[in-house]
Amino acid sequence: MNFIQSKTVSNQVDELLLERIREGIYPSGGRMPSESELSEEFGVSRATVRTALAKLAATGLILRKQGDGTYVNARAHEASAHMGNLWDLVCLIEGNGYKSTIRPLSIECRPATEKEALALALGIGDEVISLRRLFYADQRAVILADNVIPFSLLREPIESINGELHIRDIFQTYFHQKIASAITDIRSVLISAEALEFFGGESSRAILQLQVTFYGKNNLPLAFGINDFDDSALRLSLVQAWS
Amino acid sequence: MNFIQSKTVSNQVDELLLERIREGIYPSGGRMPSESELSEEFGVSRATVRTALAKLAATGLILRKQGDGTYVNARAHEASAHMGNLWDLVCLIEGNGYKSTIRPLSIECRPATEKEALALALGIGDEVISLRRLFYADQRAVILADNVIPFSLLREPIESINGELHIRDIFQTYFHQKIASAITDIRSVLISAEALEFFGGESSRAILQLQVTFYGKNNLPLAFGINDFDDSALRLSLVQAWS
DNA sequence: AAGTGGTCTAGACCACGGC
DNA sequence: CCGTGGTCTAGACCACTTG
Repeated sequence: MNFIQSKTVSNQVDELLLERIREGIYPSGGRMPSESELSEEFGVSRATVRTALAKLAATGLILRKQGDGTYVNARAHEASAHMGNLWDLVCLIEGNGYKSTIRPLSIECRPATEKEALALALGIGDEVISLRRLFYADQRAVILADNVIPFSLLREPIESINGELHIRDIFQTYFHQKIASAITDIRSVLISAEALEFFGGESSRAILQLQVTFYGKNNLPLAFGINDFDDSALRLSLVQAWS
Repeated sequence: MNFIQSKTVSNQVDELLLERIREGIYPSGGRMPSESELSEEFGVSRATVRTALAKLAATGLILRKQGDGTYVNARAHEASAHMGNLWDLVCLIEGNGYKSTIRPLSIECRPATEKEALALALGIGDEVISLRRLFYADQRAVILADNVIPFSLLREPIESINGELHIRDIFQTYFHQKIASAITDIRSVLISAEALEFFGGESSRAILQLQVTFYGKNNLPLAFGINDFDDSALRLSLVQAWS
């Protein structure tokens, strides 16, 4: 559930349209009202309607055809992730239709490895906070996440960190930082012994590994994460639509 | 090289800004002129400048900060794929800084497998065109692509198909269809014997597999592709930026 | 020809950040 | 406080698709 109240007019229009699509008032594959009709119905300018429609089109939920109309994309529900949500593990799990829960495995302070130091622009041996967590889809373990953050950024006592929080909230609450951008590398690896313990299944199989680097507003690296992703349990799929 | 002449004003502004960023006139990490300044310089409305900037922001090339300014993202070059380019193998290769070439392996007509029939909404045994191709990054084979298209969609003689073309152009030229949307599934698999022959390297390793389904404007499936992607040779990485 | 989305303008006010 | 980007309006014309 998302309890965030959207304040902008276009966001409200956006959510209303989304609701109508989900409820089937605008049926899947069918044509939606024109921009003029919507702007008249909602009492906003056509430009405002357009920004709302642009958001929906960007996620692939609707298809827009010049000279024809706007259609509800019947295929959109088939995708688990929208563009740019790759870093957001909670979204990935919920996009597959599961309920996500996070189990913290360990939160500790240790020297950075060479790879971590490189990604975080630290010296080798500088202290980092390692946050190891396991993500569940319903009751099944699907992602083993290891996020590493420079200790120097910490603004609250390390003992106070709640490992069940969303990474975005962890940064805001304990580091007083906002994530400005992220780069995700997708790789294929053989399952590690540790991941196998959690995920179960065949002992010599390939799984996905999402290597995410988060950057703050000054373009400084905030965190580096290695996330083992059991793609036999969870689909990683993306939609893309053209105008 | 891209020789497409952009006709819209915002596209021209967009390209001009892109050029200035690449040439270092707007230095990496530095602040760009404000929207008002740009709109005055180019003699266009601020709204037009904004749509151009929005395009750049969507690719993560620039970062926009309310109350502060617009900055050139120093990290953008680190990503190989921009949002939604996952289906475009040529872009992926060139995003890694290589020159891409396509070698057709075979173009043939055969009955659909069960999996293909399901993806393409065909009956089992319906005829499909199988287009097998090998993508090179510089001189190294990196992607083994197998695209399957319903034979009934073909509008030109099968012998005339040029397997070296971009998939978008193949659809336009021989099938008279435009791709409206695509869904890409990313999976991790053990390398197949055939892919190993082309890619070389360790015999028992994991590689990425991109399963792409293309849809036309009527939301009907146009093609289904299985692309084996050697992620030891080519990075698959995505940027995401927030406002 | 009529209607659609795509682009563009010239204004306006608001929310936020830095000074 | 001022300048920034974020949002919004009420028009206008164009390009495209369909009947």
